[in-house]
This record gives sequence, structure tokens and C-alpha cells, in this order.
Amino acid sequence: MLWEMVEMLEIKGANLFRIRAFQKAAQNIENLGEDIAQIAKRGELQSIPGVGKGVAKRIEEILKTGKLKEYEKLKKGFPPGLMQIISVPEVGPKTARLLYDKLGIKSIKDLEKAAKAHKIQSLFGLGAKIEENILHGIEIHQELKKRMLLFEALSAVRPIIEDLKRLPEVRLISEAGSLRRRKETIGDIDILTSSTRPGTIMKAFIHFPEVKEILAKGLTKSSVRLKDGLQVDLRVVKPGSFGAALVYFTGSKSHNIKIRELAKKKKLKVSEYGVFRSKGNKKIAGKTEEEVYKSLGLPWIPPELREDQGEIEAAFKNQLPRLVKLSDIQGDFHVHSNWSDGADSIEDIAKAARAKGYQYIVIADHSQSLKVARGLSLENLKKKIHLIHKLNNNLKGLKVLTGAEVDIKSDGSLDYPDWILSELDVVIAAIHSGFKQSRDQLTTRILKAMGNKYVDIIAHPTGRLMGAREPYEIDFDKIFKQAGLTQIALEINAFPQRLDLNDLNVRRAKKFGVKFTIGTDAHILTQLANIELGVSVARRGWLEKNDLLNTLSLPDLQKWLKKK
DNA sequence: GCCGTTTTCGGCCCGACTGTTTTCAGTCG
Repeated sequence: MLWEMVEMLEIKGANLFRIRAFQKAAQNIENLGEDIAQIAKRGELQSIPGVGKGVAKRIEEILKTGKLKEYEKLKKGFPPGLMQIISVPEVGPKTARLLYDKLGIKSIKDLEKAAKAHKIQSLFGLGAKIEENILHGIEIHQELKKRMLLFEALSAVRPIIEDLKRLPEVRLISEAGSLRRRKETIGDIDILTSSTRPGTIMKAFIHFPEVKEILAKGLTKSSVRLKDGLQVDLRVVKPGSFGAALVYFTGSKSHNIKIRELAKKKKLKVSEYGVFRSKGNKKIAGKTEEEVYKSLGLPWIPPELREDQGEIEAAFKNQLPRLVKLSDIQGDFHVHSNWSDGADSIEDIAKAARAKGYQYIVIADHSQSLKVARGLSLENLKKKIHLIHKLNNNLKGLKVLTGAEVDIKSDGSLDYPDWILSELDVVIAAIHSGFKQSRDQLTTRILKAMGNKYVDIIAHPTGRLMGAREPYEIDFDKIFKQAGLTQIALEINAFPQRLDLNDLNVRRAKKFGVKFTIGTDAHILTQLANIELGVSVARRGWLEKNDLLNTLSLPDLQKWLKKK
């Protein structure tokens, strides 16, 4: 409701600062990672940044009545299609208002008709060019909405950066934007380079073989669409501004705003060119990110934290988390072999894991009920355990841990009897069916599974598949609390479509004392590399080394498993 | 409407680009 109010008020032409206040509040509420009703119950609404007396009152009204009078009233006077118009590129609130007042345009369809009939160019302030841009905007506006998975963006950007690095004119180069922050979905790919000769770089970039279409080509900025549809923006700045530009292009937008507000209070000004004194405009930083943050009295902030979710305040107090690193990871907790629906033999997986420098790996095939994934019968599981023990005798430098991804059946019971679970090193429990159960049912179901003393990990706790399946509804607070209490770890599933738990829930769960494991859910050797995605989620969830079981050495992990 | 390492009142990030109304408003990131 707040978001919609923002759009309606923009078109209405309300006070911009009031609108921005709503916007800020809406964004922070969206990123809570906790049920707002719980916060309201504790009477702590105003502890949410950007939520003051006014917004708190509105939230209380919504929670109490399910409605917001102010919103309903606003909406009544609004044609339903009008808000969509500002989602067309080139059309903002002012233009939308003008088009509505003068031409009665109240939907994208109306807009297209009017543009094609050349009615727009006759309006005061608009012209033929704008009319043309609007038509183009309508064309691409559908496509723009699609965001790609982090995994896809990473696979696309790496070869491009490698190509660019080969150019002698390129000095420094980095990914930027939401990709560098490792958000789970990416709109378009941003790359930043520094050079004193941007022209040559631009030219080489737009002629890369992967490029299908050149969207814009300038002196220091070009945009292309690749053959697979991804949009890539490349920007070149002078070496002395690289750090400031990297801060700026990495974002997030709200992080940048807060940084600049902070600067202002210190009589400084931050832009993509550097940090300047307000008086006299003397440049005092810009070459590196460290320099930029330092000039504001802050330590360098890892990109994954730059979401204006308290990282600046934490940095100010020198309380930033020491985020877990990929190199801290000693093993993978969730791998499938060709005993169930995986592609590779346990021996090959073990060798690949050893080559990655791991100390251990958990082979966790599906359980008997999951026929679609060739779940293992009791008989086969016994055989598999035996085989792994034999394999470990001949294997140096890595230990294969016996595991299973055991189905949590719809009544909350497990798909294997206790006696065989007790034989396994690691028991992972997960839901693979009955997603449509009620929130209460699903929550109770998982809690019941957590009541089994052999369970070590709950895998992909919300079951989502980005782009294909919504997360199922569970009472996070109850599950996090129980996980904290029992020390049953929650998985950060690193499969590209899953990333489940997600960053927000990870951060929330940590506050309950929850431990986590990263598992790639790999079904083929190349997917072992996805551990990196899991580490990104962990970092975005503010996790430190100690929060993850994956960082334990083999002996420490074995101690942990015994203790449980 | 929110907020306080200037402030309980008076501010609220910064700059590029575009097109059009020739000096700047609107949009975008």
C-alpha cells in the first residue's frame, strides 16, 4: 500500500520529501526479514528506520483493519492503469500527469494509441522526439522487468571481464551494481574500468562477438545487449576516480544516499568523481574505495552489505561483521551421487572435492519415497554406506561423510527409520511434496522433523525455486527459535534457483543463534562450484566464519556431530 | 513524513543526459 501511495502521490504532485519518506519506509519494511505484526506487537514500529509517528500509525491501521483509509481514498480517484504508465521508461510522474490531464491517457494502451496518432508531440513541453522515445519505451518495457539469476549474471560477466582485461588500455576493472553486491537476481550487468584512453575500450567492447545489439555508445559509457538477451553497461573513468566511481556504481542507491548524507554533515561532498570539501571543492579522496570510506571516518564496507541495512551505522561504531570468505570453506554439505539422481560416482565427487581443497564432503542422496529422484531404498542405502566406508579407507586428504536428504513426509515423520539414520554421519531433512499445506501445517511438520534426534540439517527451508515456485509459507520465528535451541543447522542451499534460506532470513535466523551449512545440492561435478553462491548469501546475511559448520576442520566437525 | 556528530525546525544525495519551454525541468541511475 505504501509503494502504491508513493506512485499515486508522485503523479498527484505531492510534496517530494513526503513521498520520499514513504518510499524509504516502504523499502525498509520490505527488507525487515521479520513479520511486521510481531514488531507492532512489541510496540517497536518506530525503531524501523524511516518509520516515524505517521507511518507507524498507518501500519497499525493496516494491521488492525486490513485497510488504510487514506490509501483507499487516494485509489478511488485513480484510474487503475495510470500507475502502470510511469513504469514505461521515459515516462515519469510529471509526464504521466500531463498526459492524463490533457489527453485522458490512463493506461499503457491509451499511451501507445496516442503516440501512434502523434497526439503527444503537440503537448506543451513534449515533442516529436519524446513521442518516439515513449513508443520505444513501451516496446522494451516488458523485457525490462525480467531479472536474471545471480548465477547467470556471473557466468555472463566473467568472460567479458577476461576479454576486457586483455586490452592494454584497461587499467583497473571491476564488476559493479547489484552483481557486485551479489544480489540473488540482477537487472543488468555493470562493469567499471579505469583508463586514460576510454575510446579504444568502448570500441573493442561493442565489437565483442557476444554482442547482439548496441543500445548506446558514448565516450565513457556504452550499453549492449548480448545474444542471450542480457544487457551489459560498461563505464570508463579516470584512474583517480576509480574508487569513488566504484562506490557509486556498486550502490545500492540507498547506501549511496546515506553515504552522501553523512558526507554532507562532515562538510564534504561525495560524487562518482571523488570526495570533495564543500568549501573550495578540493578533492580529498577518490582513487580507491578504502580512501573514500576513510575520508568519511568509516572502514571499507564489503559490497554485499551495502544495502542501507545498518552497515553504515555498524561501520561507524567499528562493528562490521568479519564476513565469512570462500577460502574459509572446508567442505560441501549437500551433494548427490549417481546412487540417486546425480550424474557422478561417489569416487569422482570425492576426487573433485579434494581438488577444491576440501577436507570433507557429505554425500546426501534422496530417500526412498522420492521416486522421481530415484530415492534410495533401505537396502541400497546400506550398500552405499558400506561402499563409502571402504572408499574412505583408500582415500587420502578427504573424508566422504555418509548422509541422506531424507524426505519430511506430510505428517512430519521421516522417510527412513531411526535405526538407519543413526548409521549416517549427517542427516539432512527436507520437504519435497505437499507444498500447498497451510502455514501452520508446514511449520508443525518441520518442527516435528526437528524433534528427531538424528536430524542435523534442514535443507532448503522454504522450498522456493526462483522463477518457478514460490516459497512455501512457514512461521520463521518458530523455526528459527527451534533451530537455535536444538542446534539443528539450517541450510543455505546454493543451487542457483534456490538460494534458500535467502539473505534476509539468514540474517534474521542468526539473531536466534542458528548455525548454518552451505550445500551446493550439486547433481553434477561442475555444480560444486556453486558453493560460491552460498557464500554470497551467507555474506549478505552478515554471517561470520563461526556461524557456518562448513568452516570447521574435519575433526571439529566430527566433534560437533557427536555432541549433537 | 522523518530526523538530529550542526539542528525539535529546516532541511532532505549527486550528477548525466535529453529535449525543449532558450534557461531548465524531467527522468534516470
